[in-house]
Amino acid sequence: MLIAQVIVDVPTNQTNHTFDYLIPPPLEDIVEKGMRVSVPFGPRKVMGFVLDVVSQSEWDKLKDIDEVLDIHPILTEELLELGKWISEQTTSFYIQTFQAMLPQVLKASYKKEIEALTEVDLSPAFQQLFAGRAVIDYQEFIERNGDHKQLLEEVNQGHLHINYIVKSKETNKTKTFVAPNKDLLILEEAIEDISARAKKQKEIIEYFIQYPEPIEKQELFKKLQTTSSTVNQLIKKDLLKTVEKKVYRDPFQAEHFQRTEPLPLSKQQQEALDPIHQAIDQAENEVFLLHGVTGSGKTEVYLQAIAKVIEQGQEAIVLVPEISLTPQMVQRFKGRFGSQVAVLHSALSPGEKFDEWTKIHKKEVKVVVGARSAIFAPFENIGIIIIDEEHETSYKQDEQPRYHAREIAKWRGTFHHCPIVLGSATPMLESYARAKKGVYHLLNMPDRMNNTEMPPVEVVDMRDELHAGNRSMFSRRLLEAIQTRIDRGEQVVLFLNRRGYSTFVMCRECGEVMKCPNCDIALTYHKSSHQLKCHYCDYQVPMVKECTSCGSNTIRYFGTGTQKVEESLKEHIPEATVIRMDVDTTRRKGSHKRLLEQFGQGKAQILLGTQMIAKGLDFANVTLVGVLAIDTMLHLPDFRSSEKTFQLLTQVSGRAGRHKLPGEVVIQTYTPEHYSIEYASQYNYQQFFSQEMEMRRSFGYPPYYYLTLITVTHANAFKAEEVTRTICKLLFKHLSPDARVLGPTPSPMVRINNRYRYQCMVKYKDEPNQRDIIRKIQQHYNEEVHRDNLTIQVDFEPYSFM
DNA sequence: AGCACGCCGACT
DNA sequence: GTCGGCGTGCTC
Repeated sequence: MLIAQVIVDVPTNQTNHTFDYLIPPPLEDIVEKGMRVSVPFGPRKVMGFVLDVVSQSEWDKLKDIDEVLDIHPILTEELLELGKWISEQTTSFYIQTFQAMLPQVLKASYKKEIEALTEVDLSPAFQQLFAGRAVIDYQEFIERNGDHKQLLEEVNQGHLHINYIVKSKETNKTKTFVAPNKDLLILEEAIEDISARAKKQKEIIEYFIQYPEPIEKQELFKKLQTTSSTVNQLIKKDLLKTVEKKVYRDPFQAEHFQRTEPLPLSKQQQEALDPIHQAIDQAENEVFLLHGVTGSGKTEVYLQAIAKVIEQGQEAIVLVPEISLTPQMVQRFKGRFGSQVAVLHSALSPGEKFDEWTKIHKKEVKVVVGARSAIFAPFENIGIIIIDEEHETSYKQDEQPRYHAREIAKWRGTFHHCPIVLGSATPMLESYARAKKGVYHLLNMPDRMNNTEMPPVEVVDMRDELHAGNRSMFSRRLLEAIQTRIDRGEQVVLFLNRRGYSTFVMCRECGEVMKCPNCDIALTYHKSSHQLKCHYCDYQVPMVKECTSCGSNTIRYFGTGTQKVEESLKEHIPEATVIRMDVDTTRRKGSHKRLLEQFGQGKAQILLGTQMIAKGLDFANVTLVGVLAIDTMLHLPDFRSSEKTFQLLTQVSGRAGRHKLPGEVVIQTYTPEHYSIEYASQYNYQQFFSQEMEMRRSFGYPPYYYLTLITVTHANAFKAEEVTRTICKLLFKHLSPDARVLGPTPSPMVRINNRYRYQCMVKYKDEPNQRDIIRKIQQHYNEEVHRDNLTIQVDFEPYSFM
């Protein structure tokens, strides 16, 4: 008898191991590693992943697998191995990791129903509830206030039975096709019988005699200028039939991708591509860091590397930050490789994601372009993995399992013996340091295509503006520059990293700042809805007219949000049309794309936006980029804030003057002397790198030290702090003396959603036992986590410190 | 996570 | 004496 080792869909410490199940004879040839099954677990049924099939078990009373949920394994053996590794690296539950590798719709959904085994013996109450039906939803029983005790009694007496149903949520989209239901000869005869008045019916039959293949219903209607009533007549006569056929939801259906051919490479592109091609040829597991300035033509290098991989019959994964998975980017890959490309990103509906994933699973595509989770594409013969904008923090997942796509890429690269390419204009310090040490193979592309220069950057000191009596958010220099572009019919991109109208609202009388009652954070004013919103929880209230503290009506807005800038622009330059892009205006599906298209067609002169416009945009007519207030970013409580500022400024500057027209960049700041602003304005990555490395060394941050961040949350502040203190002590005691344990410290956001947050930070060089110690600490608090709603988050190599 | 089992207080 | 409250522990 064969035995399946199964990880069940119960994310707890006590169930974080495999459970053994017998494979009943009818399923013997079906069950395979990597499949999802439904298994009895205690009194109920749950979904589980088969990790292995073995012939022996240490347990004696094994239950049978209930049902198989997949025809083919949905996780390859490689992904099963990888999943185990990630779970151990991130101290996550196995089940969480496997779920993270798959599209949402492959998660199980659970249902309970009550079945009546008898009609006559049932108590009157239940007879009434069932009302003649054999089965009712458990949910219905609850909603009608069913008596739980009576239910159990009936179950014990054998009158009722509770069914636990495990289902996969995926659905296949089908379309209705119409096809002939009879031999063509019979159809020809049938035409004679059709009434002479039924001209359309005859036409349809004649069509099918000529083209007997099934045709989609809607298409048939269009082709023959008819409707379902006519077709239905023929179906009634048994001459035609309908067939349901599975179709892929195609998110790019309406788009035509202009086929592109490989472009001739510049010298520096060729020099970057050669070693990559060589690594592909020789199946070398090498990590390349492609350091290319914005506009240096990195994408063309990727495309030609992929072309070679496809030529060799292998597959390619391309990761792109979520935010820059723009239509322009998709266009380039689809244009070169056509239907061999699957695209995975968050703007797709769950069904569309599943369909794109299915194409990969069925090996119908050779290339996947996607955000973070596309790193788990179930390919089996990977020839290259490319991570574009490798410094982007969105490659780190901010929930369990807290993996970094770069590390997963390296693991898979080792498995498949294939090269990894990390591309960026502003590599992460850690990556560049590795490249300098020779751990990564550094490839440089210092020049822009067509020898265009990076646009000159002017840094405007906003303190001077204030002294000169300019209290607006635009410096005189920037306004003048915008005006010039508008007059010349050119376009402007304005960047601001704050959405909403104002960052906070304060009473001038007493200084009270309107705060979220759950989060200890200032509320943001949204003018369009006239609401105060918390960006950390869902709290929102109508804008207050009087101070909640002193009752005065001297409420003032401080700071600047995108909405406010938009309004102010209209005052200063009324003739300009503005397109605003932030989370609020791009929430609806497709709006992101639509707004960019409008801007591309010149329907507006100014594009104003947050982070999302910093990357990947390429509009020939944009000759001015303005950065309104970079200081908020510079002063975030994050040791990477300088690096992030430098990266962002470089990124944004790259949006200007990419083509024939020369560009210009204006950065407004209150701290023009800061090195990240100074070096960004000079496009001097090397100098920034050295100075930032010096800072990291002296403060003991990556890449000199590794970090682990433990965040404890609890409804009670004292409790949260006390647990954190104990954890710090335990870590200090068990880690090596070289490790530095900092804390307990209140998190930069002490309270979110009425829960207090305290942190412990570990800085270390080498702590092989660290994960074991942390696992033990987690187990120690297991009960309290369970009982007392305590949470302990562990983040290895964190990217966010909030 | 669910669900059963079991041990204590307030009731017909 | 019983009903039902929730704390505790298990699920192959």
